Amino acid sequence: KREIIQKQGFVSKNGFYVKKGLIRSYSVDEKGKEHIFMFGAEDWIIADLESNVFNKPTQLYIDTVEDSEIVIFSLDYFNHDESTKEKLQKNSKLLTRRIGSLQRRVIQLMSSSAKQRYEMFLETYPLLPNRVPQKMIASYLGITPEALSKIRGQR
Amino acid sequence: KREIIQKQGFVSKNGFYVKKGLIRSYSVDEKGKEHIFMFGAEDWIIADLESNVFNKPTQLYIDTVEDSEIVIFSLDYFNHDESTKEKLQKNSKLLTRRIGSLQRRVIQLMSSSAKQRYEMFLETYPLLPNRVPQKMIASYLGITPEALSKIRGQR
DNA sequence: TTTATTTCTTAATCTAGATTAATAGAATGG
DNA sequence: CCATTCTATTAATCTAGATTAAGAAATAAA
Repeated sequence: KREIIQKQGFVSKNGFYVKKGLIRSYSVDEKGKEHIFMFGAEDWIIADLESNVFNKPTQLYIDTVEDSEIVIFSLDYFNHDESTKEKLQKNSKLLTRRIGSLQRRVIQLMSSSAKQRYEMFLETYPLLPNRVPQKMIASYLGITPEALSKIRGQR
Repeated sequence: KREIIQKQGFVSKNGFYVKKGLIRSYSVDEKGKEHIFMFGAEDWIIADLESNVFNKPTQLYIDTVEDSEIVIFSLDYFNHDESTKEKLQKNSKLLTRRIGSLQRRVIQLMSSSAKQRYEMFLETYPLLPNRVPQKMIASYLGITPEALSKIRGQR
């Protein structure tokens, strides 16, 4: 728990498969504030693919939220030619799904109030609130813990 | 100009390659407000990949901002086995780059002020402001045209 | 257990950006 | 060309959510 496994500013060479537990990726802005980009629970993969593929320094920290078992694997895999056609195809589907969820997130951030976003979050990830402190949910939603507390009070 | 080529609510089967001109994809919320998800200028592809791959109704409208030449192509292409390994690999890179830009957009929306986002927009797309009406830039940034006008006045 | 640290809540105040409205300029169409 | 519709600006007012602060509850540590 609370172990940092990737740091902002470095080129990310690894992906993280969550075997057990819960991790998160987040950025830290110039004021030192954390903004959670995504959570990864069991059977999820978290990785900064762009950083890897295009050799850019990553914007994201990754750390564990609970005690977790994480499989760290090299991302070079998909770029090299050992990969089979089926694997590439499967990978494309995964990437596409991720694009979809990011697309929804962007549209949500632009068009919905904090309250609406919180309700959608509960629908989409009904189990996470039991495992994640409120302030992290607030951070994921892009609001302060105080604002989330107020929203929760209104129900 | 102003021709709608994809409508919210349908399953999207096509991608749109912009040969000449400028198009945009956007969602319309329950209040009838438009939120621009992305612009596509020359040599870009716009498509709702998730809608296609997973047969979900798309959230996005797509229309032309300028008179444009658009090549409409079927997205089934990548899902079928005719595709070669190189093409799949190339496609994966494209998808990865798109994930990267969406990731930056999400983090930006969560952690930056409207003014900062406007400045980053100018840096990232220095040519677009000449071709796109202000209110569309505002819509892309997630603010009102009035707010953008005020920001621009401050410089 | 007691003490310290972190998390959550409540309330008062403040502010970025929304809303409303009015005006003027630019583009479009007949 | 004039008339209409669209676009941009400015200003007044309003509001969602930020900030600040202080206390309560929960967790962790000793």
